[in-house]
Amino acid sequence: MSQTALVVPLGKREQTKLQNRQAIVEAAREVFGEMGYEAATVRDIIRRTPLSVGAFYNYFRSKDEVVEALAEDGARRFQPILKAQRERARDFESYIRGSIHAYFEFLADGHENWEARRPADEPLPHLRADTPELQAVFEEVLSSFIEVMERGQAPKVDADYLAAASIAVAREVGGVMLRRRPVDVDGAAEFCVKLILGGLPALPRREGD
Amino acid sequence: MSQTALVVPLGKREQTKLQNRQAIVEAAREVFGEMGYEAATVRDIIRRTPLSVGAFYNYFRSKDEVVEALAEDGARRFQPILKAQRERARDFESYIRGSIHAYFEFLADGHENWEARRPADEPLPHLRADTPELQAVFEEVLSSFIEVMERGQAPKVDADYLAAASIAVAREVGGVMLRRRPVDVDGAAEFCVKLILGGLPALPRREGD
Amino acid sequence: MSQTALVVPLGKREQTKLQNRQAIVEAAREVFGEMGYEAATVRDIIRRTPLSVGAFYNYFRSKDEVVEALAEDGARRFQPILKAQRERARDFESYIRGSIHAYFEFLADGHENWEARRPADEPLPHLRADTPELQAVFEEVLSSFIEVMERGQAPKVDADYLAAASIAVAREVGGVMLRRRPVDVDGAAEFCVKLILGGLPALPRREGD
Amino acid sequence: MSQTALVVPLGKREQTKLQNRQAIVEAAREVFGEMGYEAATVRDIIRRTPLSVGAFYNYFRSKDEVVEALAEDGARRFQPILKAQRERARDFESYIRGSIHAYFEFLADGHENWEARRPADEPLPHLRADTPELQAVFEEVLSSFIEVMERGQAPKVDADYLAAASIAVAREVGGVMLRRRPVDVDGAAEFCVKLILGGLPALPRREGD
DNA sequence: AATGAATGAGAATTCATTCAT
DNA sequence: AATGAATGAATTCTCATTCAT
Repeated sequence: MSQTALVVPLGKREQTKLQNRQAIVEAAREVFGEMGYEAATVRDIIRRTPLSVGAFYNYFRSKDEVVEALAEDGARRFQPILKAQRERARDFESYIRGSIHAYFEFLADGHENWEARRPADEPLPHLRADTPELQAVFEEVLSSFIEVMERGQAPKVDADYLAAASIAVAREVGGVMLRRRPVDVDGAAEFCVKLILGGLPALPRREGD
Repeated sequence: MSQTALVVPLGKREQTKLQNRQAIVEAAREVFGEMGYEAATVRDIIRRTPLSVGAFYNYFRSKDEVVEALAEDGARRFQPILKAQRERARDFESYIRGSIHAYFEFLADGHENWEARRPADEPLPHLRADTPELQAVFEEVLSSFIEVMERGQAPKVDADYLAAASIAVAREVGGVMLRRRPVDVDGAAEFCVKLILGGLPALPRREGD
Repeated sequence: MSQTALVVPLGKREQTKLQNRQAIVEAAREVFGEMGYEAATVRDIIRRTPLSVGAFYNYFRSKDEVVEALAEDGARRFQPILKAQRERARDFESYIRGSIHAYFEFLADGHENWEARRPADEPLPHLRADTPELQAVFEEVLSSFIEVMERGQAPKVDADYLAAASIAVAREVGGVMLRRRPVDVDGAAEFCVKLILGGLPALPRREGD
Repeated sequence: MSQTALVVPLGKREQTKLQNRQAIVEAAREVFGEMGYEAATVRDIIRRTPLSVGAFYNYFRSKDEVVEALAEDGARRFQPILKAQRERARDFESYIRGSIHAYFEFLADGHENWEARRPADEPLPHLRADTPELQAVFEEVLSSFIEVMERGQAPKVDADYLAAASIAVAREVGGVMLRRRPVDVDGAAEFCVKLILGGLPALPRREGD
C-alpha cells in the first residue's frame, strides 16, 4: 500500500502554496544550521526566499512553528528509513549498520543540496549540529533503538547509555565527515559501526540479565 | 613550598568583589546551561544574584565577556587534570579511563553544587550540553587526545573520528548520568571506557600503519 | 525642459514613506535645535511624529544617520543658492550681500515653518545655532567664500579670519533676528553686509599683496 | 584697595579642598571643551584628576553644578578686566580694542595652560567654542557692551546686533587663532578690531538717533 | 494571498548618583 | 573626606508580529 494512494491532484494555487511553504522550511533549515535558532531572525529566513515577511506569517503562525515544521519534516523523512531497518534487520549488527548508514546518507544529502546552491568562494559557514531537525531525527533513532533492545535483539546493556552513546558517535563523526572533502559516507559509517559493535561485548551487563 | 605562601590576605572589599564576580559567573553558568547563550539575558543572570544590572558591567564589559570567563574557568580547571593523566598514563587505556573519569567528576561536581542550591520542588530544568564552558573543556580534551595519539600511544586509527567519537560519548553519556539519581560517576565512566576501548581494536587502521 | 518631465507618479505607499521620512527629519531638526544633538533622544524625535520608535529605524539606521541626513538636506538646499551667487556676482560686495541674504532667507524659512506648527502659548524654546544642519550650511559658505577670495574678487586679507568672521556675524545676527518679532530678514542682512563690507578696507593686507 | 584684604589664611585642610575643587574645575573645562557637556561623563572628568568619583560629589552636588562653577569661574576672571576697560576707555575704539585684546589673552592663556600639559604626540583634539565657560564670558561682554553704548560712547546702531556680531567675530577668529602656531594674539585682535571699527560707521543708524 | 511599513516590548549597555566602608 | 562598587533609570537599537493596502 503506497502512500501515494492518498495523493489528491492539487490546483496551481495549492501547488504554489506548498512550494512556498517548502521554500521557507528549507531556508529556515539553512539559517538555523548556520546561526542557531535564537540568533536567526525571521528576516534572515525569508531573505533566502522570494517571499516577504508578511508571507511568512501566512504559512507559519510564529517563528517557533517553523521549527516544529522542520522537526516534523526531518522525522517524517527519517522514520520510514528507520522502520525499514528495524523490520529487515536480523540482528543488532545489521540494524545498527543500516541505521547509521541511513543517517549519514540523510546528513550528506541535506548537506549536498545545500552546498550545491552556495557560491563556492564564500567561506564555509560553521554548521551547528543542534538543529531542531536533527534533534527530531535523534529522537526517532533513540526510540527505534530502545524498541530493538526490548525485542531482545541486542545485549542487555544500559539502553539509555548505549543509545545516547551511539547517537552521539553518529552525530559527531557525521559532523567531521561533512567537513571533509570528498564526503565519505561509507568510511564514516564503517568507523561508527565498528566502534559501537566492537565495544558492545565489553559493556557491563545489566543486573536483570 | 606551597602556593599559599604567596597568598596575600584580602580586605573585605576585595573579598566581596571576588564573591560577587564568582556569583555572576555561577549564575551565568546556570542560566546558559538552562536557556543557552542567546536566549539568556543579562537580567536573567543578574536575577539569580543579589546584584543589579549595573554591577554586572562592573565585572564584565559585555555579555560575551562572561562567556569567555566561563570558558576560561572551565579550561583552567580541567587542563591540569588532563595534563596529569597524560603524564601518568602508561598506555592508552589508562589515559582514556583517567580522563573520562576526571571529566565526569568535573561534570558531577559542577552539577552537585548547582543542584544543592535549587529548591527541591522546582521542576528539573533541561540542561544544555553546548555550554561555552563545556565547549572549552571539550577543546582541551580534543587536543590532549590528539597529542596522545601522535605520541604513538594509541592505535593508528582515524584520530579525528576517534576523538570526536570519544568526546561525544563522554558528553552524552555524561548528560544522561546527570539526569539520574543518584549520580553514578563510576558506572558512567566504566560504560564509556569499556565502549571505547572495546571498540578500538575493531576500528579500521589508517593506511600508514 | 523642466525637471518635472522626469517625475514619476508615486503610489500612495511611496508617498506616505516620503512624508514619514520628512516628518522625522523635521522633528529631528526641531529637537536638535532645541536640545542639541547629544541631549535629544530618538524618542524625543519620534514623539513629535505620529510614528513609533521602530519606524524611526526603518528610515534611518541610527541616530547619527538622521544627523547626516539633516546636514545633507541643509547643504543640498543651500548649495545651488550659493553657486548662483558666485556666478552672478560681479564683485565681492554683491556676492556677500547675495549670500547673506540667501542665508537669512534660509534661516527664516525653516524657522517660520517650524514656528507655524507650535502652539502659541508654549514658551519659546532656546534655539541652538550649532545644529548639524547649520554646520553643513556653514561649511558650504566657507568653501564658497574661499573660492571667491582665491579668484581674486576679494581683497587679499587673511581669508580664514575673514571667512570665520563673516560666517560668525551672519550666524549670530541671524540668531538674534529669529528671536525678534517680526522677523526682519532685510534689516538683519543689511546690518551684516554693511559691517563686513565697511570693515573690509580697514583690514590689514596680507604680505603677498 | 586690593582684593587680598579679604583673604583669610587657610588651614592645610581647607587648602587641599580648594585645590581639589580647582582640579575638578580644570579637568571639567578640558573635558567639556573636547567632548561637549552632554558627551562628557563625570568619570571622564575625574579621570584627569587624582580623585575618585565619590570625591566629585563632595565638591559638587551634580554634574550641572560644575558647569555653573565653570561659568562663574570664567565670568569672575573676566569681569574685572572688562570693567577696567570700560572705566579706562575714552572712546568706543579703545574700549573695543582693549576688550578684544583681553578676551584673546584670556583664550590663549587658558589654552596655553592646557596645551602645556598635553603629550605632544597626541592628535590635537577639536576644541568646542560653546563651552559654558565661554558662554559666561560672552554674557559679560554683552552686558559691558550694552552699557558702553548706553553711555553714548558708541554710535547708536542696533546694539543687540552689534554686540552679537562683535562677540561672534571675536569668538570665531579666536578659535582660528588658537589653531595656528604660533598663537598670535596681537594679529588676531588687530583683525577683529579693524573689522568691527571699520564697519561701524557704515552701519544703519537707529531710528531714535 | 502578498507586501513591507508600523508597532512596541524587550535587549544590551551607559552613567549620574548613592552609600557602605 | 575619600573611595569605588552598587544602583537603576534611561538610552539606543532589534525583531517578532500585525495590518493597511
